[in-house]
Amino acid sequence: MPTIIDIAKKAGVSFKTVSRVLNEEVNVRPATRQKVLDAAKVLNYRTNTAARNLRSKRPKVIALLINNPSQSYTQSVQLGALLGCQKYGLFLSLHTKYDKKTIVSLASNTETIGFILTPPISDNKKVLETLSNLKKPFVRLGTKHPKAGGTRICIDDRQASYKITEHLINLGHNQIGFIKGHADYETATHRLLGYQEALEANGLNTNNGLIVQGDFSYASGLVSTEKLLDLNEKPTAIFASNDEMAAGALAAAYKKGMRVPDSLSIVGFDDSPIAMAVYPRLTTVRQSLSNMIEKAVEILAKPQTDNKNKIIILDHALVLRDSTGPALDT
Amino acid sequence: MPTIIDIAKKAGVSFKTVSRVLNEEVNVRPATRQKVLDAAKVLNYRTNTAARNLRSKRPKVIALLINNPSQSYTQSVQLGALLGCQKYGLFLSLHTKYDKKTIVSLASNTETIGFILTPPISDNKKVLETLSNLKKPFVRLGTKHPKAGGTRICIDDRQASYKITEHLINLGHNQIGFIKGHADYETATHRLLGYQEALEANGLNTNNGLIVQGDFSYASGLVSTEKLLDLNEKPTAIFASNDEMAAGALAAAYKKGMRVPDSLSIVGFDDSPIAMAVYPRLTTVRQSLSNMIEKAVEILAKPQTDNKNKIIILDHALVLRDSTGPALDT
DNA sequence: AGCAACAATGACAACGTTGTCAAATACTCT
DNA sequence: AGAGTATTTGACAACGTTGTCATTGTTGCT
Repeated sequence: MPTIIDIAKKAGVSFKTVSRVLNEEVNVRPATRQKVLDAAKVLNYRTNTAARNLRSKRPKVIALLINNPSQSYTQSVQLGALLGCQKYGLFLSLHTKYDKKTIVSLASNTETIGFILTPPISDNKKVLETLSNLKKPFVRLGTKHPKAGGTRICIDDRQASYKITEHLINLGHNQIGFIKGHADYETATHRLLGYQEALEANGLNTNNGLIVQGDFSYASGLVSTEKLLDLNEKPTAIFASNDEMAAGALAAAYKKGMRVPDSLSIVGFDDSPIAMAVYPRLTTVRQSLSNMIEKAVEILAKPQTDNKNKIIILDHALVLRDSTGPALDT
Repeated sequence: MPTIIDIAKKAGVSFKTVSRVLNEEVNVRPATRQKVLDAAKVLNYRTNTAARNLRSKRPKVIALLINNPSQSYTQSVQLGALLGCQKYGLFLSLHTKYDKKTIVSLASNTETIGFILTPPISDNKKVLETLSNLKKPFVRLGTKHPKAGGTRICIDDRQASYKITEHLINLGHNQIGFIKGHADYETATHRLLGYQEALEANGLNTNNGLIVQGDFSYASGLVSTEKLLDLNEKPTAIFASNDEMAAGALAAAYKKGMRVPDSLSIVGFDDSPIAMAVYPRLTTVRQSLSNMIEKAVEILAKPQTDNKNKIIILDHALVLRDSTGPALDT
């Protein structure tokens, strides 16, 4: 493994200068910087995090605030966070309580780099207020709203929602039910908007009585779908705002003796592990929660990149599986 | 944060001796060891993994072999592994391929400490053979079979299975269906045995035609349950060998218009995230996969504790939720 | 008691990086 | 051009631990 000393020799500078370049410190001449960067690239240098952590006085702990009823969500997030921490040699401190006292004590700990907020905490007024007064940076996940600042990371929920709705329309569905997510989540709103826009763009009625309120839980997906299937003009497809509700929708369909996707198409959102555990496997939108969190960790790990009040929009992808099919001719 | 130098001062020895004690090296007088240990305890010492990793020439990578169709299983395992690695300052190398070439190349890497094998790889003859010839230690999860050696970590599947079956019997069920797991998994066998023993112990017929073959997937849980519910003497309760199949069973019950737990009780196994995502939430057996893996990491991280060919049986717990209820009087 | 052999302990360097401070160089202004 | 200041670079210590090797202490034997 090459060290900064090896790079220094190759670049013809002192190893301290190499350190400066790699840490993106100011006051390095561009030409020098380039020489060092080139040498590092050639030698395929990778920072020795052990040495860095030993010597550096920088804080090393990332506080993750998470309070989501879905265990699988929590797991994915934690996994991504740990992956990121491993990469940068940091430590993770997981918190499900987010009262003022907890947050203040975390922020006043000199070891704490900053916070990562997951939905619905990302939009929690009180938490944002508290954090704004403290001096630590924070990253908010799954929200676009500028509000109290902090870097935001999300996907384009609206566009994703538009695309998956369009997929259903292209299959011939024109009665598409929609199960809303919990109102505390900003994503819930954007997903609804994308759905409505897709309907409008295709000349379908958005005021169709096919929109029902869920709360992101399996149970709410189940009862919401029952409501939808009891309508006179019942939908031939259902768009649930997340995979858990889609799984609930699946159960409701079975209960009525309907086959999926033969007599009812169902789509979810998130591509959580549930989407693959269920039969038939769900057509859904993939958003890599892990990537989102890894990015969040990266932002906190490299504070020099000034991401304050910035918004980062990550990719998503339509995942076509077995829960959607062509609409029946009626 | 206290260092080994602080401990050394307090214990009246050199800091090198402290290092020796903490690393459980030989040739330290018991009295000296005790003095050091006491001082460490008083000062609440915690190893600085950065310093250790920097100086130490020991390998730091743990190879995790996993090939499980269930994404939620994979996630739990990976999470536990990362938690363990964070604790001991190690790195995780995750592999889903386990051909001879991969294993040999991992084992010949001097950075590799050893392997963790998850079911069904834990009982894969070829892999075990390959590993036995290499010099690296390995830990096998979810199996009791001594076979080619290596430390085994598991829970008492048989006893857990016995207990949850008994729970159903105590609720008045005497027609209890059983959905077997995939035959490659050793746990599948033990869970069946526990079920059968509980029936026998309570004077119920084990040769009842209520045992069907599943493969741990949601789909297999669904079709297996359909088979069971089509029998003349249909069961009033179903024991699925894991939570995913139990979720499938739930769907099958809905399909027939049966209410759970009113007209059918269902239990699963594992307490995976799915158990809480589903409605009604599953009565199941909790085995902490994360703990299991953390333990495995610990064993590899501290090679001095001689766990070779040992078997470690971890706790489990019955989790009573909403998918089980009293049997109907008939 | 005296000596060898071995067990137990200690002194000190080294790991690869960042922090501190001093030195060298470049830039600005008269 | 020369002084004064700002920018850029370098020398060297330090972080807390483990590795190497030397030193001291203990035991068993004649």
